[in-house]
Amino acid sequence: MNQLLTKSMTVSDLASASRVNASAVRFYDKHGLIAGERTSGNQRRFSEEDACRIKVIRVAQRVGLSVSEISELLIDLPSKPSSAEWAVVGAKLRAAAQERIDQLNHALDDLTGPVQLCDVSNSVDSPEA
Amino acid sequence: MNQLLTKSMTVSDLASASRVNASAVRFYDKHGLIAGERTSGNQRRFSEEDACRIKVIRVAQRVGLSVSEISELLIDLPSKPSSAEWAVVGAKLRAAAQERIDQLNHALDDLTGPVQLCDVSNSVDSPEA
DNA sequence: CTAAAACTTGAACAAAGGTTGAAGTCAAGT
DNA sequence: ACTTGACTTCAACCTTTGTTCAAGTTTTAG
Repeated sequence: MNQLLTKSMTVSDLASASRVNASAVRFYDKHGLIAGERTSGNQRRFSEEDACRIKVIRVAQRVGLSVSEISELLIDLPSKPSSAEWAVVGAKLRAAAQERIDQLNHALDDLTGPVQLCDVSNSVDSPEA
Repeated sequence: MNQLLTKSMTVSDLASASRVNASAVRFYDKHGLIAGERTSGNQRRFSEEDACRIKVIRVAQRVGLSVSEISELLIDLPSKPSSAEWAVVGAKLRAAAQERIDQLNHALDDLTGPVQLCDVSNSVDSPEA
């Protein structure tokens, strides 16, 4: 069996591999964003899949998604996802990012566009009458 | 004198004009993001300029800037800014937005690009030996 | 002038996304 | 088997960006 696919990493293994704090790993686990298993002694164990999920989580956060939105993004992702299944997640993230970008550009256009919404200076009534 | 340029709006005037809560206006004032004056009785008074500042603040927040970053964005803006001075702020905001967008696209490319960083499935060692 | 409405400050609370610490349990080396 | 380091949960705390509330002051309309 592929060692990378077995749930053999501890919380701190995954944390250092993903360069996040162990407490963040527990936080993501508590919110169901990663797919850890438990040993008979109740300790968490993770695989590379969970490292990938954390990569997705970090990007999704930069896109501006909340934990519950990321949860919805990942809810359809099964254990041991195929390439195609990861690609679906990637596409959804790209779409979400593009939506944010479009909103942002729209807001910027409102601010600095043809109408000059923020220009209030010396033009509304005649200067010094 | 142009009525729009005098500091004659109260906190709630500005709040309703900007469609934010009065507490948000006080918050922005406390952090120096808007340029209110005080009456002899210590009450705040604002002009249209402050409504413009609040527009900038809201867009900047969507770009992802924190209050202290927005503070730096606005620190060079004088009282009664000219068109050109507003345009500088607009340009800085656009640049900040573009930077975020570029970072985001870079992160997305890392995630879903040619290398398929999140594809770990069935390909690292031979399937079932 | 007075009463009501709106203003002032400060402190407490909220939600998100964690971090830190305490007390106790598990796992790994010898 | 025992020790030590890493793990567990839970609760308290942190930062950001506000909101809400209480007690007291200012403004404004009559």
